[in-house]
Amino acid sequence: MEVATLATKTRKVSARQVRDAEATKAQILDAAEEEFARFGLIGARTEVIASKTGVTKAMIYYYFNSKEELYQAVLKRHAATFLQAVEQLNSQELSPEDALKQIIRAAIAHELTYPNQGKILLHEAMQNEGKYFQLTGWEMPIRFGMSLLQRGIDESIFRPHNTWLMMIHIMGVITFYFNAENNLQNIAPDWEWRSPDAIAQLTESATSFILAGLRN
Amino acid sequence: MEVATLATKTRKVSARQVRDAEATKAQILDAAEEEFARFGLIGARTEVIASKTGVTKAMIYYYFNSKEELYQAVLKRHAATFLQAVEQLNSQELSPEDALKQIIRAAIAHELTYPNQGKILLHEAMQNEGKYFQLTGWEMPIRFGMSLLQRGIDESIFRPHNTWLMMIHIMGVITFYFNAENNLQNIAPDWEWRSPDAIAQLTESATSFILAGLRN
DNA sequence: GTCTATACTGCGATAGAC
DNA sequence: GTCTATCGCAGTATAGAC
Repeated sequence: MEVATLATKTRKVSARQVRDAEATKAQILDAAEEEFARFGLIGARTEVIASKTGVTKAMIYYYFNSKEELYQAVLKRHAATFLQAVEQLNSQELSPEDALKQIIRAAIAHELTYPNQGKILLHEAMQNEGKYFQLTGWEMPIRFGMSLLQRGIDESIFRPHNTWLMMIHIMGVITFYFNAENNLQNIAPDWEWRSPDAIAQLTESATSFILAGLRN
Repeated sequence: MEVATLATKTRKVSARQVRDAEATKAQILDAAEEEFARFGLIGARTEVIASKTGVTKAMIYYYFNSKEELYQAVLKRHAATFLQAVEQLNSQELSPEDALKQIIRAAIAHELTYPNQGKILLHEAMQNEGKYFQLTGWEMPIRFGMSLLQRGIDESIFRPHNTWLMMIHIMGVITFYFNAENNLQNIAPDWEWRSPDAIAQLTESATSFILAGLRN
């Protein structure tokens, strides 16, 4: 079939949207990410994902075979991005303190760029028992953070501590703000959670709190 | 009807379990708490709640009218307990540092006694947009914590900071350990999350981290 | 590659017997 | 107060036309 004929045919079928396959796949993943972030694997509805996307439910099954495989694809999606950001810092030979500051900044930036990933991860823990956690690519950055803490202890910059628990504390400080937002806005209705000013204050507050908690 | 006759009848109807109404209600609430903690309002299944309870689905509607009202009842259930624990501390005229130490201990104890409440709260934030947050009774303890931080600042025991953000940091430190457990056990399979030893280490680690992060 | 139509199951909620 | 039976809709997934 000639190209011209195909293009004509594409236009003719008005009700049927013919599109780039990769674009459709990405759209489904975008919508799925939002839906899984809110409801988790079990609570999410394929119908809602489809209607947000603009294509039909059948497309989800055409590209991803099942709701569960779609979920896995979403978990894998940005697996490498945060690790890359962290690894770039590693190559800069920063002091443990400065490296940690940069990691906190990068983690908050990551939450803002991918506001769904953290919530999906929590749903994965709470409702899916962490079954697919490994797909998310978070193990390496966490290990990296622990080794950074250890280096700080060895250099007597950080006081001695259990790096495993400390890493959990630090992750809690950074993520709770974003995950509990909808509850806490009931208490502080005027706080603008995502405004640049609020984020700047959060970054400053979290950084000074964490570093003060670590220093020798 | 005489008591004896009633008792006999109770035993005779073998397939039909005749029980104390309050006990049945409490059983439903127990099962519902677990189910909502795992799946949230939308993901939870009344069928599962019923089968865990040992009574039938119809009982849920008899006592609670709807899934949503059952959910609200669960949210309200232990609303006052943590506040009471905190208020007891208030009456002891402790220093801000000691009071905070005791609150951290109380919060961790609360997580262990009611392991579902924290997760329900997070689901409430993430999937229900905090619609029923007020029912949980957490506003007062949070406000109390903030005033304690302010007192510490005024007495120059704590360094100056935004008490709202600091309170969020502290809650993050305490809750993340429990909420992310199922993900993190993939990284540290040998860590025994709920063992007395692990909880003791968590308490010590969180306390020293938080206080070091606050001190002037 | 995308759509419509539909099979089939799960689930919230109710009616009515005991 | 508890059960059985069932209604009606919502949800996952598939078949088949285009």
